Formats: sequence, structure tokens, C-alpha cells
Amino acid sequence: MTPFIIPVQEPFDFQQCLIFLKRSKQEVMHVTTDESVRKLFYLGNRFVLVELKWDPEGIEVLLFEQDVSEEERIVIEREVRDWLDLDRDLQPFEQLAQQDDVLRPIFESYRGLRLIGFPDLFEALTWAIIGQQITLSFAYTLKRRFVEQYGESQTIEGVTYWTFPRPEVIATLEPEALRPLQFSYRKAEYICDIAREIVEGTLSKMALRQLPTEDIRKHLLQLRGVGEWTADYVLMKCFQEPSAFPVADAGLHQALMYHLGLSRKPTQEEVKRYGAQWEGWGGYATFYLWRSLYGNV
DNA sequence: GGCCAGGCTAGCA
DNA sequence: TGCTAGCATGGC
Repeated sequence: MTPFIIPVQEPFDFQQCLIFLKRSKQEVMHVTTDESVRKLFYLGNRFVLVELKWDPEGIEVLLFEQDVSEEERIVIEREVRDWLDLDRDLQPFEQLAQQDDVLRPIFESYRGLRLIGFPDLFEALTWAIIGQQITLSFAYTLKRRFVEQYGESQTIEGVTYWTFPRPEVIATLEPEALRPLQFSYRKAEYICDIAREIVEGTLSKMALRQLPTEDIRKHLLQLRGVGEWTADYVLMKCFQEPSAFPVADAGLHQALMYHLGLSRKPTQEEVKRYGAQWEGWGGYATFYLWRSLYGNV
């Protein structure tokens, strides 16, 4: 199938997005090169490998599959737009950043970086729960084991691409099944419970996204394993809510300590007070601050 | 060896 | 309503 182009709105920088996608060598959900990223999409009945590259007209999307229908093409475009937050007008955030001593230099460094997320609700919730209270590197290790054990893969041109485990598969597991992967029993329980809710239909992104942000947040908080941090994280990364602000986040605290030149980490109250000026863009501010923590990869 | 990691729940006052 | 132990393990 011939490639197609997704136009983008300024500010947008494909290289900055690519650098973010390369942040962990342990990432299994996509494969990057110097100029492209490939990701396997599951379209309900088949897999399609998708490659994204920069083109002067926008993002070039190449599909490694014959006879992709127009409906499937539209689904893939939608997924890519959600994944890279392409429908966002970032200009208000740029204006806000220019008036903020912490954000100004960070925004200039990574200008055009989008809040890259997890369009799939099960993946977003699972990744957030995995990441609770452990180092990111260990979180990636756990995710890799989980995906390689329960996800599906296709090997194309000698490279293996994975899709995230489907809730239908995880819903059939007992939490004990995840213990050998070094999940804590609690996390395993939360993840299996959430998979069951999704399969049973009591938890669905399609239903939640109809609701106001505050109501989505309340629904998420009712799930075992989901506290304030996780609810805001999932609002940011799955519902693309730019104002969702995980005030308790350890990485955010570390970044603020560094950029404000503090000798200790800020308290949650101090974070709230400082973040008040990011009204509506707390999630983007947090994302850029996280980005500032891991250098230039 | 101690403490912190992109926290949350259950149990107790 | 507010506080804390316990969870699991890697990395500094």
C-alpha cells in the first residue's frame, strides 16, 4: 500500500518525539531507528506493522501489509494521532511556557515534543500500576516480561514486534500467574481485576471518554490499584487531558527541585502552588519536566 | 546497608 | 479523617 501523510500543526518536531520513544532500551512496544519508529497494531482480526517517518508535508505512514482497506487506514491514522497527540494545538502551551522561568528553557530545548501516550486503556492502566513505587528501569523489565509472556508478536524482516497483552487473555489468569515475572501479588491482583472489568464491559474507554474529565477521574479512582497519581497519569497518557497533573509524582518533584535550584524535594503543596500557573496544561508541563530528566538519550 | 523509585491499600486510631 | 506498615526489587 502506498504511504500516506498525516499533516501536523506547529509546533511539532518528529525528532523530539523519536528521542522520547527511544528513552528506554528495554521498550518492547515499538522499535526505533535514527529516523523512524515501527509499531505493530492489532486491528481486531489482524496485525498491521506501521512505520512512521518525517516528511516535509507531515508524518509519513507506511503500512507493511497488502490490501489495507480504507476503514483500516482510518483506524490506523486515528491511533497514530492519539498516540502522538497530533490533534492538540500546542500554541497556548508555548505561550504559557514563555512566561514561566522553569518551563521556558525546557520548552525551547524540546520544542515540538508531543505528550506521547497509550491510546489503549488497558495498556495505560497496566503500565501505570506496574510503575508504582519502583524504578523506571525495573518497571520496563516487568513490562517486557509481561508483554513477552502474554502479548502477541509478528516477526518481520528478522525483527520481532509485539502488541500489548489483551485484557481477554489476562482476565483468565489468577494473580499467582504473574508472580514468576516478579510482579508483587497486589499489582498482579489489580491488573487481573482491571482486565476482567474491561472484558465484562464495566470499564471502557469509549464510555468514559463521553464524560467530563472530573467524572472520568472519579471512575478511575474507584478501581483497586488506582489512586490520585495513577488516575492523573492515565488521564494524561490515555485520555490526553493536558490539565491532568500528577502532583505527587516523584519524577516531577525531582525535576522541580533541580530546575528551581532547591536543596530538597518540594512538598506536594509547593508543587501545587507552583503548578497553579500552568492551569490547563499541568500534564504537558509535567511531561516536559520528565523529558528534562533524562538528557538527550 | 539504607534509601528512594513515575504509589496504593488495608487496618488502625 | 488521618496516619502507617507492608508490598517487591533494582540501583545508587
